[in-house]
Amino acid sequence: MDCREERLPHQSAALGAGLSGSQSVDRALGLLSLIGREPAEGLPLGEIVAGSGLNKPTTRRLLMALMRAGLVEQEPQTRRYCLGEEAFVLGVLAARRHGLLEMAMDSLRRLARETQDTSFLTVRRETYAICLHREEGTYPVRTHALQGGDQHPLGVGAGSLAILAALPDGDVDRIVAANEAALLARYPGFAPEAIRADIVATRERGVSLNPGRLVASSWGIGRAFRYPDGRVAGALSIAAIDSRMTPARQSELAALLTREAVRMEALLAPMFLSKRGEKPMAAKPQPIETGRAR
Amino acid sequence: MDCREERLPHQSAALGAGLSGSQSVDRALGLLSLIGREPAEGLPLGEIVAGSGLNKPTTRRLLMALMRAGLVEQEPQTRRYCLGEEAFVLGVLAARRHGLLEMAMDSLRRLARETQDTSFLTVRRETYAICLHREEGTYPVRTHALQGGDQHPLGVGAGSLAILAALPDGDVDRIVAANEAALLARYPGFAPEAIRADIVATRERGVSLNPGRLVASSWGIGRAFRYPDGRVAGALSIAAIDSRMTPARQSELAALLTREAVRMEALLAPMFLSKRGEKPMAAKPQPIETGRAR
DNA sequence: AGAACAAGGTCCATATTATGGACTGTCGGG
DNA sequence: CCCGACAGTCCATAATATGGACCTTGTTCT
Repeated sequence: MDCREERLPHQSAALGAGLSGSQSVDRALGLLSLIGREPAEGLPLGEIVAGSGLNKPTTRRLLMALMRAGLVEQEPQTRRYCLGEEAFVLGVLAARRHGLLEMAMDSLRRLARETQDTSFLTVRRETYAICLHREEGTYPVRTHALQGGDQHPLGVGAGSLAILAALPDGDVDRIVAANEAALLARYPGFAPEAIRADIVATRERGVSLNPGRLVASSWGIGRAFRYPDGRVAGALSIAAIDSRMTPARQSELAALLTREAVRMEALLAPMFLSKRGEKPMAAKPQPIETGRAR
Repeated sequence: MDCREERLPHQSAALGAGLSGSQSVDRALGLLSLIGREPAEGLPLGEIVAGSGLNKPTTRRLLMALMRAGLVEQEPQTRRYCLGEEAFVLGVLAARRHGLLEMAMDSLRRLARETQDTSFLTVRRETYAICLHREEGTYPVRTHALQGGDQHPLGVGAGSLAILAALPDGDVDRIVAANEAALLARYPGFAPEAIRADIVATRERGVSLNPGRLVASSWGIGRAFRYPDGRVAGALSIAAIDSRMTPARQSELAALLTREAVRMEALLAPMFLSKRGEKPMAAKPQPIETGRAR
C-alpha cells in the first residue's frame, strides 16, 4: 500500500503528458467550468470558443452534449449559453456530502445579526475564490461589491485573501503567477506585489483586511478555516462601509470571525475519521493511483 | 424562422438514430447522473458498470475524467464514487438563474411555521421526482420518510404525485410505463394501476394525498405549480403523522398549499417575458434547431 | 437599398481517440 | 493456501471526435 511512488522504467513515454484517454470529456467539462464563471449572463458561443481554445464545431458539439444532459441551457433570445437546471439539481444532491454552505449558514447568520453587516462564505476553486453565499446584515448602508456566485482571483477581496494567505508558500507562488495576467488586466490595485504584501500582513494579523481596494469605501475582513487534515476549506468574511471598520471595530470583528472559524473547524472534524496519514498538503482529492505505471 | 420541420431528403440515414457525435461525453454525463442518484453513500464501480450498461474500462476512464474535473470523488476507504465538491459549487452558481429553491424557501418556512409540520420542495427529473429541500416543522412527532436529495419515481409520495398528476396524459403514460419495473420491484403499494387511480383522485381534488403508503402513518399532501408557459415547475408538500391528517385538516393544509403555489407562480412569472408562442408542452428546453437538416 | 461584416451554426473526410476483451493485482473468507 | 469477487489496467482495433471550409442570419455602414 505504500508503494505509491514506484515508477517503472518501461512506462510508455507517450503517456508522459496529460494524455487522458478522454479528451472530449475533459474538454466538455472544461467548457462547463468556463460557463460557470459567468453565472448571471451566460456566454455567447464566440467567447466560449475563445476562452476554451477549441474551435467552433467542436465547442458547439460539446455544448450540445452538455445541453442534452441539462447541465447547460441556451437562452433562446440571446443565444447565450448558461448553466442549466440539472447543474442546480446536482448541486443540491452534492450538498449532502459537501454541505459547507449548510454548515456555515448558522455562522453567517450569527455574524450578520451580531455585527449588522453582511457576511460571506468563500471557497477556493483552483486559482480563484468563489463566494458561495452572502448573508445580508441589517445596517442600512450596505456594500454590494460581492454577490453570491461571484469569482475573483485568490487574493482579491477579504475572504479570497484569507484563503490565499492560509496556503503554503509554494502554492501561493504558483497561484499568483497563474493569475498575474488577469490581475494586471482587470484588477488595478491588486498587482502581484501588492497581494504578496497583503499576505504577509494577513499572516501577522491572523485575519485578512481589504481596505476598499476593490470598491472604494467598501471594506472587508476575513478569516480562513481548515479541514482536519490541514487543507484550507474556505473563509468567512464580513463587509462594511469604511466608517464601520475602525481599528477598534476590526479587532471586534476579528474576534467574532475567529470564534466562528473555530466552530466551523469543529463541525468539519467528523469528516475525516480516516487514520491514513497522507501528506496533508495534497492540493486536490486526486484519483487513487493503485496500479504501477502512471 | 418557421421552416422548422423541413426535412431534406438527403439526410444521411445513419444519423437518424441518436448519433450525437459526442458519445463519450454523453456517457460520462450519464454516469454523473447515475452517481447523483445515490447522493448519500456513493456507488461502487461494479454498480456503476451495471447501472450504466458500459463496460468496466470505459466506465473507469470516464469516471477518471469526472474526477479530474472535481465533479466526482472517490471515497478513499470504500472506493465508492460520489458527487464531488465541484458539483456542489456548480450548483450554487447555477442557483443564480434556477433559484427555485431560493424562491421557495419563504413558502416552505411559512408552511412549516403555520402548520408545525414539515414542508418539502420537489422537482421533476425525467421520470423521477427529487426532493430539493425539507423544512422542519416544530411539532415533536416528525416523519423522516423524505430527506433532501431523495429520489422516487413520479407518483410515489405526495409531492411526486402532485407533479405527475399535473402532466398531460401522454407524458403520464410514458412515465408510468418507464417506471413500471422499478415500481414493481421496489415500491410495493405503488403498482401502476394504483398510481393511475391516485392521479384521478388528485386531479379531482386539486391536491395530492399520500395516505402513509410509503411509510406507515406518514401521510403527505402536495400541490404542483407551473411556469408561466404551462410546464410543471415543481411541487410543494407537507408531511405529517396520520393523526394530524384528518379530512378537516387536509382541507386546511390544501388551502395553505394553494396559497403558496399561487405565490410561487407569481414569482416565476417574470421569467418568461418572451412573447414567442411556442407550444407550451415542450417536454424539455431542447437545443435550438437553426440549420436545415436534423 | 444593398454591400460588407460578424457571429451562430453545420458538413464531412480524416486521423486521432475511445473502446472493450483479456489480463493483473488485492482483499476477505474458509 | 486457495478461491472468488472486485478494482483497476493494457493495447490492438474500430469507431469516434476533430476542424477546415462552408452556409445562414442579423446588423451596421455607405
